[in-house]
Amino acid sequence: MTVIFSKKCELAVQAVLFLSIKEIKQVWTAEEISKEMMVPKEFVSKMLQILTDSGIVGSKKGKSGGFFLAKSPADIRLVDIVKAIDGMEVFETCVLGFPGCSSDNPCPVHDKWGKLRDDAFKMLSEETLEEFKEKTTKKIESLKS
Amino acid sequence: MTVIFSKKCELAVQAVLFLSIKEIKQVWTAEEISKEMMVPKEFVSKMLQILTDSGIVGSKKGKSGGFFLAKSPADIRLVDIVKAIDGMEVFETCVLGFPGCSSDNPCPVHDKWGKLRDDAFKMLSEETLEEFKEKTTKKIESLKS
DNA sequence: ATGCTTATTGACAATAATATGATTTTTAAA
DNA sequence: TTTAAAAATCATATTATTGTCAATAAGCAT
Repeated sequence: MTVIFSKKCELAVQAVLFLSIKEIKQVWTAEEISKEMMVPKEFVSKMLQILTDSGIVGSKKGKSGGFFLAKSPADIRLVDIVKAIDGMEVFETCVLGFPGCSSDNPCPVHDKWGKLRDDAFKMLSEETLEEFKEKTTKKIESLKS
Repeated sequence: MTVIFSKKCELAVQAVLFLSIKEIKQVWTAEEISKEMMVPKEFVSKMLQILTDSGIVGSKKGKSGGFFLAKSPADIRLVDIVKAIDGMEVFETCVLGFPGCSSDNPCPVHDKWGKLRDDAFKMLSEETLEEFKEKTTKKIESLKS
């Protein structure tokens, strides 16, 4: 089961976090990223291509090409990645799956879930990747062992 | 994309909420429930069978048979249904998909997500279906129009 | 007892999500 | 200018989820 975000989104977040702790504009190939994140190369490049289209990541074709962050980590928030890969649906749909859930016609947990959803949105949009750098470095370091 | 819970779980919750606002021990066939919830009959009976195994719902075969709540609504919490259908994984896994996420080896949002996850768990376990009755009735009424 | 109605069970089809592979295009370096 | 490396694109395979069907077993009413 997916935990809120799709596997695609999870991988995209991981790959961007990887890029965020490297020198800006330095390029990394899909293969290098795939090795460090331990996911298939093709999956990495597919996700990074989507993020390239949405301007978060940049790419350079040909020899000595690769992917790099198109913006400073201080200008990227996790929610940008979620938006690009999964869209905002997760923040809009009824958690119990009822049709037409709204404050006029709420499901039994509508109000409480609304608050949680807002908190989740905040979590993903308040901090930038810059502020995550230290934690990100530690986490990605730990993947190697 | 699944919004936290699987479709199976969503439907199971809806079906149990349906039963919770009816007279206790009164039986409803899978077909009746499926019509009111606007989902396929077979899907309803499959989910209710799982819930029968876990003791939340009771069933009666044969003519004038059907499904009914096996306990009082005051003894059922949404989390019981989630547990029976999807399991508790959603409350245990890293939201960003990192392996081995823990307080010793946290992902960048581990602490914040942990709090949110606890709140979600509380939301599903603090109140019983008894306390939802009024809201449930309104919501299910609204599905007919 | 008989037949109808219902849950139960297991198989299976359809769809969506995930993962992989092959080909093409672009680019830089030799 | 040739070659190799890399993204980009298109196609395919695999897996998981969701939804449907058919056969069976059980129980009620007549």
